[in-house]
Amino acid sequence: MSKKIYVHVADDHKIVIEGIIAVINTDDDIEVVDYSLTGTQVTEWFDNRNNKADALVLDINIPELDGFEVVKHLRKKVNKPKIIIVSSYNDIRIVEEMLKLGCSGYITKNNAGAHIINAIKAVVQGEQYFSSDVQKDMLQKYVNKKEVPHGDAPESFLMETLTDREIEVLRLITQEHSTPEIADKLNVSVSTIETHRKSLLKKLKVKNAVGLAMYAIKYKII
Amino acid sequence: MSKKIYVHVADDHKIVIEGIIAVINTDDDIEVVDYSLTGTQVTEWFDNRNNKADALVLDINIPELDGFEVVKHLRKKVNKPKIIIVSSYNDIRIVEEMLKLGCSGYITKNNAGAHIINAIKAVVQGEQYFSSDVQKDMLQKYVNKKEVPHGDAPESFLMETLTDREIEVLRLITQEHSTPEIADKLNVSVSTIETHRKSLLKKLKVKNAVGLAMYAIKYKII
DNA sequence: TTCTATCTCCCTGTTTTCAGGGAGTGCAAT
DNA sequence: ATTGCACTCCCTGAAAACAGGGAGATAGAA
Repeated sequence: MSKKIYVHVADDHKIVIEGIIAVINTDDDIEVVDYSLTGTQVTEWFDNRNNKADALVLDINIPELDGFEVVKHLRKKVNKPKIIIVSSYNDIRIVEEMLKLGCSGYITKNNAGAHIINAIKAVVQGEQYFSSDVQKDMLQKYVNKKEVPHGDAPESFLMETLTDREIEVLRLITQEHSTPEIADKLNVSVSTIETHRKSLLKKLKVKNAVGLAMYAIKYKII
Repeated sequence: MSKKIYVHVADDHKIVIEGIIAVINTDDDIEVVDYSLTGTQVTEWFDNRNNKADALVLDINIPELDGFEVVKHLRKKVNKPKIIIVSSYNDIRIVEEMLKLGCSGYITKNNAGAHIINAIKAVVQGEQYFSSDVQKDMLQKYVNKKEVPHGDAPESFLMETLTDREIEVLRLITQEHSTPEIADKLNVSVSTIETHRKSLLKKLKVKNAVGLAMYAIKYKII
Protein backbone atom coordinates (compact mmCIF):
# COMPACT_ATOMS: atom_id res chain seq x y z
CA MET A 1 0.00 0.00 0.00
CA SER A 2 1.26 3.39 -0.96
CA LYS A 3 1.97 6.18 1.45
CA LYS A 4 -1.05 8.15 2.58
CA ILE A 5 -1.71 11.44 0.82
CA TYR A 6 -2.60 14.45 2.93
CA VAL A 7 -4.76 17.16 1.45
CA HIS A 8 -5.91 20.63 2.41
CA VAL A 9 -9.19 21.93 0.96
CA ALA A 10 -10.12 25.58 0.48
CA ASP A 11 -13.46 26.97 -0.61
CA ASP A 12 -15.63 29.79 0.61
CA HIS A 13 -18.65 27.57 0.96
CA LYS A 14 -18.62 25.03 3.72
CA ILE A 15 -21.03 22.82 1.85
CA VAL A 16 -18.61 22.49 -1.04
CA ILE A 17 -15.86 21.48 1.35
CA GLU A 18 -18.18 18.92 2.85
CA GLY A 19 -18.87 17.59 -0.60
CA ILE A 20 -15.20 17.30 -1.44
CA ILE A 21 -14.45 15.60 1.85
CA ALA A 22 -17.29 13.17 1.30
CA VAL A 23 -15.90 12.23 -2.08
CA ILE A 24 -12.32 11.96 -0.86
CA ASN A 25 -13.35 9.80 2.08
CA THR A 26 -14.37 7.08 -0.32
CA ASP A 27 -10.67 6.54 -1.00
CA ASP A 28 -8.44 5.14 1.72
CA ASP A 29 -5.20 6.52 0.32
CA ILE A 30 -6.17 10.16 0.77
CA GLU A 31 -7.03 12.12 3.86
CA VAL A 32 -8.22 15.69 4.26
CA VAL A 33 -6.17 17.07 7.11
CA ASP A 34 -7.74 20.49 7.31
CA TYR A 35 -9.70 23.06 5.37
CA SER A 36 -9.93 26.83 4.92
CA LEU A 37 -12.77 29.18 4.10
CA THR A 38 -10.64 32.16 3.08
CA GLY A 39 -7.42 32.86 1.23
CA THR A 40 -5.58 34.12 4.27
CA GLN A 41 -6.55 31.04 6.21
CA VAL A 42 -4.84 28.97 3.54
CA THR A 43 -1.61 30.96 3.51
CA GLU A 44 -1.48 31.11 7.28
CA TRP A 45 -2.07 27.41 7.52
CA PHE A 46 0.79 26.63 5.17
CA ASP A 47 3.02 29.23 6.79
CA ASN A 48 2.77 27.30 10.02
CA ARG A 49 5.69 24.87 10.21
CA ASN A 50 3.59 22.22 11.89
CA ASN A 51 1.14 22.02 9.04
CA LYS A 52 1.95 19.94 6.04
CA ALA A 53 -0.06 18.72 3.11
CA ASP A 54 0.87 17.03 -0.13
CA ALA A 55 -1.84 18.76 -2.10
CA LEU A 56 -4.11 21.75 -1.92
CA VAL A 57 -7.54 21.70 -3.50
CA LEU A 58 -8.24 25.35 -4.09
CA ASP A 59 -11.23 27.35 -5.22
CA ILE A 60 -10.34 30.52 -7.12
CA ASN A 61 -13.23 32.42 -5.75
CA ILE A 62 -12.45 32.82 -2.08
CA PRO A 63 -12.49 35.95 0.06
CA GLU A 64 -9.61 38.09 1.37
CA LEU A 65 -6.98 36.60 -0.91
CA ASP A 66 -8.30 35.07 -4.06
CA GLY A 67 -6.99 31.90 -5.63
CA PHE A 68 -4.37 33.73 -7.69
CA GLU A 69 -2.93 35.42 -4.65
CA VAL A 70 -2.84 32.20 -2.68
CA VAL A 71 -0.98 30.42 -5.44
CA LYS A 72 1.50 33.26 -5.76
CA HIS A 73 2.12 33.11 -2.06
CA LEU A 74 2.57 29.37 -1.88
CA ARG A 75 4.89 28.94 -4.82
CA LYS A 76 7.65 30.75 -2.97
CA LYS A 77 7.72 28.14 -0.24
CA VAL A 78 10.13 25.22 -0.13
CA ASN A 79 7.77 22.40 0.73
CA LYS A 80 5.04 23.70 -1.45
CA PRO A 81 2.01 21.52 -1.99
CA LYS A 82 0.77 20.47 -5.39
CA ILE A 83 -2.16 22.67 -6.22
CA ILE A 84 -5.38 21.60 -7.89
CA ILE A 85 -7.73 24.38 -8.86
CA VAL A 86 -11.44 23.74 -8.51
CA SER A 87 -13.36 26.47 -10.24
CA SER A 88 -16.72 27.38 -11.67
CA TYR A 89 -15.01 29.05 -14.57
CA ASN A 90 -13.55 26.97 -17.28
CA ASP A 91 -12.25 29.96 -19.21
CA ILE A 92 -9.14 28.73 -20.85
CA ARG A 93 -7.24 31.89 -20.03
CA ILE A 94 -7.64 31.29 -16.34
CA VAL A 95 -6.37 27.76 -16.79
CA GLU A 96 -3.32 29.03 -18.64
CA GLU A 97 -2.72 31.65 -16.01
CA MET A 98 -2.86 29.13 -13.23
CA LEU A 99 -0.51 26.80 -15.06
CA LYS A 100 1.93 29.64 -15.51
CA LEU A 101 1.77 30.22 -11.77
CA GLY A 102 2.71 26.62 -11.18
CA CYS A 103 -0.52 24.79 -10.53
CA SER A 104 -0.66 21.10 -11.31
CA GLY A 105 -4.31 20.49 -11.94
CA TYR A 106 -7.52 22.20 -12.92
CA ILE A 107 -10.99 20.75 -12.64
CA THR A 108 -14.37 22.45 -12.87
CA LYS A 109 -17.00 22.27 -10.21
CA ASN A 110 -19.40 20.65 -12.63
CA ASN A 111 -17.70 17.34 -12.41
CA ALA A 112 -15.31 17.76 -9.54
CA GLY A 113 -16.63 14.67 -7.82
CA ALA A 114 -15.70 12.38 -10.66
CA HIS A 115 -12.21 13.77 -11.03
CA ILE A 116 -10.94 14.88 -7.70
CA ILE A 117 -9.47 11.61 -6.45
CA ASN A 118 -7.67 10.88 -9.70
CA ALA A 119 -6.48 14.47 -9.83
CA ILE A 120 -4.97 14.30 -6.37
CA LYS A 121 -3.22 11.02 -7.06
CA ALA A 122 -1.88 12.30 -10.34
CA VAL A 123 -0.45 15.57 -9.08
CA VAL A 124 1.33 14.12 -6.06
CA GLN A 125 3.16 11.89 -8.52
CA GLY A 126 4.30 14.94 -10.41
CA GLU A 127 1.81 14.69 -13.23
CA GLN A 128 -0.70 17.25 -14.35
CA TYR A 129 -4.42 16.66 -14.33
CA PHE A 130 -7.32 18.37 -16.06
CA SER A 131 -10.97 17.48 -16.05
CA SER A 132 -12.45 16.45 -19.35
CA ASP A 133 -14.15 19.77 -20.14
CA VAL A 134 -10.96 21.68 -19.45
CA GLN A 135 -9.02 19.31 -21.66
CA LYS A 136 -11.54 19.88 -24.40
CA ASP A 137 -11.11 23.63 -24.17
CA MET A 138 -7.34 23.34 -24.20
CA LEU A 139 -7.45 21.22 -27.29
CA GLN A 140 -9.85 23.65 -28.90
CA LYS A 141 -7.54 26.50 -28.10
CA TYR A 142 -4.60 24.64 -29.53
CA VAL A 143 -6.45 23.92 -32.75
CA ASN A 144 -7.66 27.49 -33.17
CA LYS A 145 -4.30 28.99 -32.39
CA LYS A 146 -2.85 28.07 -35.70
CA GLU A 147 -5.71 29.12 -37.94
CA VAL A 148 -7.25 32.44 -36.92
CA PRO A 149 -5.38 35.34 -35.28
CA HIS A 150 -8.84 37.01 -35.30
CA GLY A 151 -9.71 40.55 -34.38
CA ASP A 152 -11.03 40.85 -30.88
CA ALA A 153 -8.96 38.96 -28.35
CA PRO A 154 -6.82 35.97 -29.14
CA GLU A 155 -4.04 36.84 -26.73
CA SER A 156 -3.82 35.01 -23.50
CA PHE A 157 -3.71 37.66 -20.88
CA LEU A 158 -5.42 38.06 -17.64
CA MET A 159 -4.97 40.42 -14.77
CA GLU A 160 -1.29 39.56 -14.85
CA THR A 161 -0.78 42.42 -17.23
CA LEU A 162 -2.50 44.78 -14.84
CA THR A 163 -0.22 46.57 -12.44
CA ASP A 164 -0.92 46.74 -8.72
CA ARG A 165 -2.05 50.32 -9.02
CA GLU A 166 -4.38 49.52 -11.85
CA ILE A 167 -5.98 46.72 -9.91
CA GLU A 168 -6.42 49.06 -6.99
CA VAL A 169 -8.12 51.62 -9.21
CA LEU A 170 -10.23 48.93 -10.83
CA ARG A 171 -11.41 47.75 -7.47
CA LEU A 172 -12.46 51.26 -6.49
CA ILE A 173 -14.26 51.69 -9.78
CA THR A 174 -16.32 48.59 -9.10
CA GLN A 175 -17.22 50.14 -5.77
CA GLU A 176 -18.99 52.90 -7.67
CA HIS A 177 -16.36 55.52 -7.02
CA SER A 178 -15.82 58.31 -9.53
CA THR A 179 -12.41 59.40 -10.72
CA PRO A 180 -12.24 62.41 -8.37
CA GLU A 181 -13.22 60.21 -5.46
CA ILE A 182 -10.56 57.66 -6.28
CA ALA A 183 -7.94 60.39 -6.70
CA ASP A 184 -8.86 61.66 -3.28
CA LYS A 185 -8.75 58.22 -1.70
CA LEU A 186 -5.34 57.43 -3.11
CA ASN A 187 -3.99 60.93 -2.61
CA VAL A 188 -2.98 61.46 -6.20
CA SER A 189 -4.26 63.83 -8.83
CA VAL A 190 -7.32 63.26 -10.94
CA SER A 191 -5.07 63.13 -13.99
CA THR A 192 -3.29 60.13 -12.62
CA ILE A 193 -6.46 58.17 -12.10
CA GLU A 194 -7.58 59.11 -15.57
CA THR A 195 -4.38 57.68 -16.92
CA HIS A 196 -4.91 54.44 -15.04
CA ARG A 197 -8.45 54.33 -16.28
CA LYS A 198 -7.33 54.69 -19.86
CA SER A 199 -4.75 51.97 -19.40
CA LEU A 200 -7.39 49.67 -18.00
CA LEU A 201 -9.76 50.30 -20.89
CA LYS A 202 -7.00 49.63 -23.34
CA LYS A 203 -5.57 46.55 -21.66
CA LEU A 204 -8.89 44.90 -21.02
CA LYS A 205 -10.32 45.90 -24.38
CA VAL A 206 -13.56 47.30 -23.03
CA LYS A 207 -15.22 50.58 -23.85
CA ASN A 208 -16.31 52.01 -20.55
CA ALA A 209 -16.41 51.66 -16.78
CA VAL A 210 -19.20 49.13 -16.94
CA GLY A 211 -16.98 46.95 -19.09
CA LEU A 212 -14.27 47.22 -16.47
CA ALA A 213 -16.69 46.20 -13.77
CA MET A 214 -17.94 43.22 -15.75
CA TYR A 215 -14.39 42.14 -16.44
CA ALA A 216 -13.45 42.50 -12.81
CA ILE A 217 -16.31 40.26 -11.85
CA LYS A 218 -15.74 37.69 -14.54
CA TYR A 219 -12.09 37.27 -13.72
CA LYS A 220 -12.69 38.08 -10.11
CA ILE A 221 -10.35 40.89 -9.37
CA ILE A 222 -12.95 41.81 -6.80
CA MET B 1 -40.25 6.13 13.71
CA SER B 2 -41.62 8.89 11.61
CA LYS B 3 -42.38 8.61 7.92
CA LYS B 4 -39.40 8.99 5.62
CA ILE B 5 -38.90 12.37 3.99
CA TYR B 6 -38.06 12.48 0.30
CA VAL B 7 -36.05 15.36 -1.03
CA HIS B 8 -34.99 16.70 -4.40
CA VAL B 9 -31.81 18.76 -4.63
CA ALA B 10 -31.02 21.35 -7.31
CA ASP B 11 -27.76 23.18 -7.81
CA ASP B 12 -25.66 23.94 -10.83
CA HIS B 13 -22.56 22.45 -9.28
CA LYS B 14 -22.43 18.73 -8.86
CA ILE B 15 -20.01 19.00 -6.01
CA VAL B 16 -22.47 21.07 -4.00
CA ILE B 17 -25.13 18.45 -4.57
CA GLU B 18 -22.71 15.79 -3.44
CA GLY B 19 -22.04 17.84 -0.32
CA ILE B 20 -25.71 18.20 0.44
CA ILE B 21 -26.33 14.52 -0.13
CA ALA B 22 -23.40 13.63 2.11
CA VAL B 23 -24.85 15.74 4.89
CA ILE B 24 -28.38 14.47 4.43
CA ASN B 25 -27.20 10.86 4.44
CA THR B 26 -26.15 11.24 8.03
CA ASP B 27 -29.83 11.32 8.90
CA ASP B 28 -31.93 8.20 8.46
CA ASP B 29 -35.24 10.03 8.20
CA ILE B 30 -34.40 11.84 5.00
CA GLU B 31 -33.53 10.55 1.58
CA VAL B 32 -32.46 12.36 -1.55
CA VAL B 33 -34.49 10.80 -4.33
CA ASP B 34 -33.02 12.74 -7.21
CA TYR B 35 -31.23 15.91 -8.18
CA SER B 36 -31.13 18.50 -10.94
CA LEU B 37 -28.40 20.66 -12.39
CA THR B 38 -30.64 23.18 -14.15
CA GLY B 39 -33.95 24.94 -13.58
CA THR B 40 -35.73 23.17 -16.38
CA GLN B 41 -34.61 19.83 -15.07
CA VAL B 42 -36.32 20.68 -11.79
CA THR B 43 -39.61 21.73 -13.33
CA GLU B 44 -39.66 18.77 -15.69
CA TRP B 45 -38.93 16.41 -12.85
CA PHE B 46 -41.82 17.73 -10.80
CA ASP B 47 -44.10 17.85 -13.83
CA ASN B 48 -43.68 14.11 -14.20
CA ARG B 49 -46.49 12.39 -12.30
CA ASN B 50 -44.26 9.57 -11.19
CA ASN B 51 -41.91 11.85 -9.37
CA LYS B 52 -42.73 13.01 -5.91
CA ALA B 53 -40.74 14.75 -3.23
CA ASP B 54 -41.70 16.33 0.05
CA ALA B 55 -39.11 19.04 -0.19
CA LEU B 56 -36.94 20.78 -2.73
CA VAL B 57 -33.55 22.15 -1.80
CA LEU B 58 -33.01 24.84 -4.40
CA ASP B 59 -30.12 27.05 -5.38
CA ILE B 60 -31.17 30.43 -6.78
CA ASN B 61 -28.34 30.62 -9.20
CA ILE B 62 -29.00 27.82 -11.66
CA PRO B 63 -29.02 27.93 -15.43
CA GLU B 64 -31.92 28.00 -17.88
CA LEU B 65 -34.56 28.86 -15.32
CA ASP B 66 -33.27 30.58 -12.23
CA GLY B 67 -34.53 29.91 -8.73
CA PHE B 68 -37.24 32.55 -8.97
CA GLU B 69 -38.68 31.02 -12.11
CA VAL B 70 -38.59 27.53 -10.68
CA VAL B 71 -40.49 28.63 -7.58
CA LYS B 72 -43.06 30.47 -9.66
CA HIS B 73 -43.58 27.36 -11.73
CA LEU B 74 -43.88 24.98 -8.81
CA ARG B 75 -46.27 26.99 -6.72
CA LYS B 76 -49.05 26.44 -9.24
CA LYS B 77 -48.94 22.70 -8.74
CA VAL B 78 -51.25 20.77 -6.44
CA ASN B 79 -48.78 18.52 -4.69
CA LYS B 80 -46.14 21.16 -4.51
CA PRO B 81 -43.06 20.45 -2.42
CA LYS B 82 -41.88 22.62 0.41
CA ILE B 83 -39.03 24.70 -0.91
CA ILE B 84 -35.83 25.54 0.89
CA ILE B 85 -33.61 28.08 -0.80
CA VAL B 86 -29.88 27.56 -0.53
CA SER B 87 -28.10 30.65 -1.71
CA SER B 88 -24.81 32.47 -1.63
CA TYR B 89 -26.63 35.74 -1.27
CA ASN B 90 -28.14 36.57 2.03
CA ASP B 91 -29.57 39.86 0.90
CA ILE B 92 -32.70 40.32 2.89
CA ARG B 93 -34.65 41.48 -0.13
CA ILE B 94 -34.15 38.19 -1.87
CA VAL B 95 -35.33 36.39 1.22
CA GLU B 96 -38.46 38.51 1.30
CA GLU B 97 -39.05 37.94 -2.37
CA MET B 98 -38.77 34.20 -1.98
CA LEU B 99 -41.09 34.20 1.00
CA LYS B 100 -43.64 36.14 -1.00
CA LEU B 101 -43.38 33.47 -3.68
CA GLY B 102 -44.19 30.82 -1.11
CA CYS B 103 -40.86 29.36 -0.04
CA SER B 104 -40.62 27.83 3.39
CA GLY B 105 -36.97 28.12 4.21
CA TYR B 106 -33.85 30.04 3.38
CA ILE B 107 -30.32 29.10 4.33
CA THR B 108 -27.02 30.43 3.08
CA LYS B 109 -24.31 28.28 1.61
CA ASN B 110 -21.90 29.37 4.29
CA ASN B 111 -23.49 27.16 6.87
CA ALA B 112 -25.82 25.01 4.86
CA GLY B 113 -24.36 21.85 6.31
CA ALA B 114 -25.27 22.76 9.84
CA HIS B 115 -28.81 23.74 8.99
CA ILE B 116 -30.03 21.65 6.15
CA ILE B 117 -31.37 18.67 8.06
CA ASN B 118 -33.21 20.79 10.57
CA ALA B 119 -34.52 22.95 7.78
CA ILE B 120 -35.94 19.99 5.89
CA LYS B 121 -37.59 18.54 8.96
CA ALA B 122 -39.06 21.91 9.88
CA VAL B 123 -40.57 22.75 6.52
CA VAL B 124 -42.22 19.38 5.94
CA GLN B 125 -44.02 19.98 9.21
CA GLY B 126 -45.33 23.25 7.89
CA GLU B 127 -42.90 25.47 9.72
CA GLN B 128 -40.53 27.99 8.28
CA TYR B 129 -36.78 27.78 8.71
CA PHE B 130 -33.99 30.31 8.32
CA SER B 131 -30.32 29.93 8.99
CA SER B 132 -28.88 32.06 11.75
CA ASP B 133 -27.33 34.71 9.53
CA VAL B 134 -30.55 35.15 7.62
CA GLN B 135 -32.47 35.44 10.88
CA LYS B 136 -30.05 38.10 12.00
CA ASP B 137 -30.63 40.13 8.87
CA MET B 138 -34.37 39.79 9.15
CA LEU B 139 -34.29 41.00 12.72
CA GLN B 140 -32.07 43.89 11.71
CA LYS B 141 -34.48 44.81 8.97
CA TYR B 142 -37.41 44.63 11.37
CA VAL B 143 -35.69 46.83 13.92
CA ASN B 144 -34.75 49.43 11.35
CA LYS B 145 -38.19 49.47 9.84
CA LYS B 146 -39.92 50.94 12.84
CA GLU B 147 -37.46 53.63 13.73
CA VAL B 148 -36.93 55.26 10.38
CA PRO B 149 -40.04 55.78 8.28
CA HIS B 150 -37.68 57.56 5.93
CA GLY B 151 -38.79 59.59 2.97
CA ASP B 152 -38.35 57.82 -0.28
CA ALA B 153 -38.72 54.07 -0.11
CA PRO B 154 -40.01 52.03 2.78
CA GLU B 155 -41.34 49.29 0.52
CA SER B 156 -39.63 45.98 0.18
CA PHE B 157 -38.70 45.75 -3.42
CA LEU B 158 -36.30 43.91 -5.58
CA MET B 159 -36.13 43.98 -9.35
CA GLU B 160 -39.88 43.50 -9.12
CA THR B 161 -40.29 47.26 -9.07
CA LEU B 162 -38.23 47.66 -12.19
CA THR B 163 -40.40 47.91 -15.25
CA ASP B 164 -39.82 45.73 -18.27
CA ARG B 165 -38.33 48.60 -20.16
CA GLU B 166 -35.98 49.46 -17.34
CA ILE B 167 -34.75 45.90 -17.13
CA GLU B 168 -34.19 45.92 -20.86
CA VAL B 169 -32.14 49.10 -20.59
CA LEU B 170 -30.25 47.75 -17.61
CA ARG B 171 -29.34 44.65 -19.54
CA LEU B 172 -27.98 46.72 -22.40
CA ILE B 173 -26.01 48.88 -20.00
CA THR B 174 -24.31 45.80 -18.58
CA GLN B 175 -23.37 44.91 -22.14
CA GLU B 176 -21.27 48.05 -22.26
CA HIS B 177 -23.65 49.97 -24.47
CA SER B 178 -23.81 53.76 -24.20
CA THR B 179 -27.03 55.71 -24.02
CA PRO B 180 -27.01 56.66 -27.72
CA GLU B 181 -26.38 53.05 -28.65
CA ILE B 182 -29.24 51.84 -26.52
CA ALA B 183 -31.55 54.50 -27.92
CA ASP B 184 -30.66 53.33 -31.38
CA LYS B 185 -31.18 49.67 -30.55
CA LEU B 186 -34.61 50.29 -29.04
CA ASN B 187 -35.61 52.88 -31.61
CA VAL B 188 -36.39 55.60 -29.12
CA SER B 189 -34.78 58.93 -28.42
CA VAL B 190 -31.69 59.44 -26.32
CA SER B 191 -33.81 61.42 -23.88
CA THR B 192 -35.93 58.41 -23.19
CA ILE B 193 -33.01 56.23 -22.33
CA GLU B 194 -31.64 58.95 -20.13
CA THR B 195 -34.92 58.99 -18.27
CA HIS B 196 -34.81 55.24 -17.79
CA ARG B 197 -31.25 55.52 -16.61
CA LYS B 198 -32.20 58.11 -14.03
CA SER B 199 -35.05 55.95 -12.84
CA LEU B 200 -32.72 53.01 -12.46
CA LEU B 201 -30.20 55.02 -10.48
CA LYS B 202 -32.93 56.25 -8.19
CA LYS B 203 -34.72 52.95 -7.71
CA LEU B 204 -31.60 50.91 -7.12
CA LYS B 205 -29.99 53.61 -5.04
CA VAL B 206 -26.66 53.55 -6.83
CA LYS B 207 -24.66 56.45 -8.12
CA ASN B 208 -23.54 55.45 -11.58
CA ALA B 209 -23.63 52.89 -14.35
CA VAL B 210 -21.09 50.70 -12.59
CA GLY B 211 -23.44 50.52 -9.64
CA LEU B 212 -26.21 49.42 -11.97
CA ALA B 213 -24.00 46.71 -13.43
CA MET B 214 -22.98 45.45 -10.02
CA TYR B 215 -26.59 45.37 -8.95
CA ALA B 216 -27.62 43.52 -12.08
CA ILE B 217 -25.02 40.89 -11.41
CA LYS B 218 -25.71 40.56 -7.73
CA TYR B 219 -29.41 40.08 -8.22
CA LYS B 220 -28.90 38.33 -11.50
CA ILE B 221 -30.98 40.37 -13.86
CA ILE B 222 -28.44 39.32 -16.40
C1' DT C 1 -64.25 57.82 -14.92
C1' DT C 2 -60.62 59.29 -12.47
C1' DC C 3 -56.24 57.78 -10.89
C1' DT C 4 -51.95 55.76 -11.48
C1' DA C 5 -48.15 53.76 -13.79
C1' DT C 6 -45.47 53.26 -17.77
C1' DC C 7 -43.31 54.98 -21.61
C1' DT C 8 -42.17 58.58 -24.19
C1' DC C 9 -39.66 63.18 -25.06
C1' DC C 10 -37.65 67.71 -24.08
C1' DC C 11 -34.93 71.61 -21.45
C1' DT C 12 -30.94 73.46 -18.71
C1' DG C 13 -26.76 72.81 -16.72
C1' DT C 14 -22.88 70.44 -14.39
C1' DT C 15 -19.81 66.72 -13.84
C1' DT C 16 -17.50 62.78 -15.42
C1' DT C 17 -15.65 59.89 -18.83
C1' DC C 18 -13.13 58.94 -22.80
C1' DA C 19 -9.50 59.86 -26.54
C1' DG C 20 -5.04 61.10 -27.73
C1' DG C 21 -1.43 63.00 -27.11
C1' DG C 22 3.25 64.53 -23.97
C1' DA C 23 6.39 64.22 -20.14
C1' DG C 24 9.16 63.71 -15.75
C1' DT C 25 10.57 60.54 -11.93
C1' DG C 26 12.41 56.37 -9.88
C1' DC C 27 13.50 51.67 -9.94
C1' DA C 28 15.08 47.33 -11.65
C1' DA C 29 17.17 44.48 -14.87
C1' DT C 30 20.68 43.73 -18.47
C1' DA D 1 24.69 52.65 -18.45
C1' DT D 2 20.84 52.29 -21.12
C1' DT D 3 16.39 50.36 -21.52
C1' DG D 4 11.94 49.41 -19.96
C1' DC D 5 8.25 49.70 -16.81
C1' DA D 6 5.39 51.67 -13.33
C1' DC D 7 3.68 55.71 -11.51
C1' DT D 8 2.90 60.26 -11.61
C1' DC D 9 0.96 64.67 -13.78
C1' DC D 10 -0.64 67.87 -17.40
C1' DC D 11 -3.26 69.58 -21.87
C1' DT D 12 -7.12 69.79 -25.25
C1' DG D 13 -11.41 68.54 -26.80
C1' DA D 14 -15.50 65.73 -27.50
C1' DA D 15 -18.84 62.63 -25.77
C1' DA D 16 -21.42 60.75 -22.31
C1' DA D 17 -23.43 60.60 -17.80
C1' DC D 18 -25.84 62.71 -14.09
C1' DA D 19 -29.26 66.02 -11.75
C1' DG D 20 -33.67 67.95 -11.60
C1' DG D 21 -37.02 69.63 -13.37
C1' DG D 22 -41.67 69.41 -16.94
C1' DA D 23 -44.97 67.12 -19.91
C1' DG D 24 -47.94 64.38 -23.18
C1' DA D 25 -50.01 59.77 -24.49
C1' DT D 26 -51.82 55.44 -23.32
C1' DA D 27 -53.58 51.70 -20.85
C1' DG D 28 -55.15 49.40 -16.78
C1' DA D 29 -57.10 49.53 -12.14
C1' DA D 30 -59.95 51.36 -8.68
